[in-house]
Amino acid sequence: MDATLVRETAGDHVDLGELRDSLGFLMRLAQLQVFENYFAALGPYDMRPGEFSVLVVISRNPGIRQGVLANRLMIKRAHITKMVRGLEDQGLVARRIPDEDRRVVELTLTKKGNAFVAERIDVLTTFDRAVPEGMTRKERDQLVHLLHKFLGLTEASA
Amino acid sequence: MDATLVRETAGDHVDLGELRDSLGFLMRLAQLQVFENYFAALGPYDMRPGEFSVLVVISRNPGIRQGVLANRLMIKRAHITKMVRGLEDQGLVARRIPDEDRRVVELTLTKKGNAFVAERIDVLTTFDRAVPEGMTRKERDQLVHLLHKFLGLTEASA
DNA sequence: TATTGTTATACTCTATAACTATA
DNA sequence: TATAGTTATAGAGTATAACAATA
Repeated sequence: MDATLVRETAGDHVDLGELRDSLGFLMRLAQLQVFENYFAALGPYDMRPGEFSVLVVISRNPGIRQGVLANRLMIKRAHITKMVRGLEDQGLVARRIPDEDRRVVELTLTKKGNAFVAERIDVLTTFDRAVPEGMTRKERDQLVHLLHKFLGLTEASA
Repeated sequence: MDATLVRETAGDHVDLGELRDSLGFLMRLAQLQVFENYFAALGPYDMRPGEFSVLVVISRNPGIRQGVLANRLMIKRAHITKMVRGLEDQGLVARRIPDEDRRVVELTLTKKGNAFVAERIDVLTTFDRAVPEGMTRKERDQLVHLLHKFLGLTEASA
């Protein structure tokens, strides 16, 4: 228990005060934490979280409208346009303007896009199912459950 | 149940697939949600979440070293420098370089900084204690508890 | 040599508003 | 008139690396 050890454990007690009970503050920290882990584990796979989530949702909802996608992912319209254009440039996503309503854009994955997601989805789910250090599996599942409630997501079908 | 209503409820069912169980994804959405609420409620009070959290932690830990503060808030050193300089320019924070170790910077709130925090802390805690729509108070507290665990925060004294 | 903070640079993300085309 | 998407612009946030001062 020498000075070096004390320093390395970064054992400086910091009183967070009112922030300890702030959902917003805690979620911000938690997200930074989980993203740090994410990049450490998945960085080499060339999947940025935002873009990859777009690809996953399109793969699960072929033909989804760009605006619906943006709403669900809480991405602004101006931003989703740039993301989708970028993914289109990479040959991962196809845009289609239907005759019924020529204002909207319907999105699907290309063959290449499907392959891209298929190659990486297992790595992601393995990462996501890992139980965070210091938590039990039950607590981890409970956390997911409460986040669903917080977000107003209906529970999964069985 | 006409077309207008359906559209307004944005009831487009989107299958989130593997993302439903992704802590990272859920936390990202949750944080966007809570920040949206935050700005809606506290925007007029001139408190950006990042800067205000810095002020609160300094107020609770007078003389805290800049690096310790950055670690606890998961802010990069280069970034905390800019933030603290900005807060100093606003007259809210004072920097002090102690003789014992002239590499470090110790932070305190100025009189103005203390007043700034004191004027706003009640609005923040009121906001933070609100129970999110669709959740019970117990669930909200449980969520906070699980986030503490996830972040490795020791439980509050009593 | 290692640590703390600073500076400079660039890149990502996001916000806003004006614009188009379609309905 | 309202909606979906686009474009342009600016700003905030963040990452990186090189640097100076101090230990």
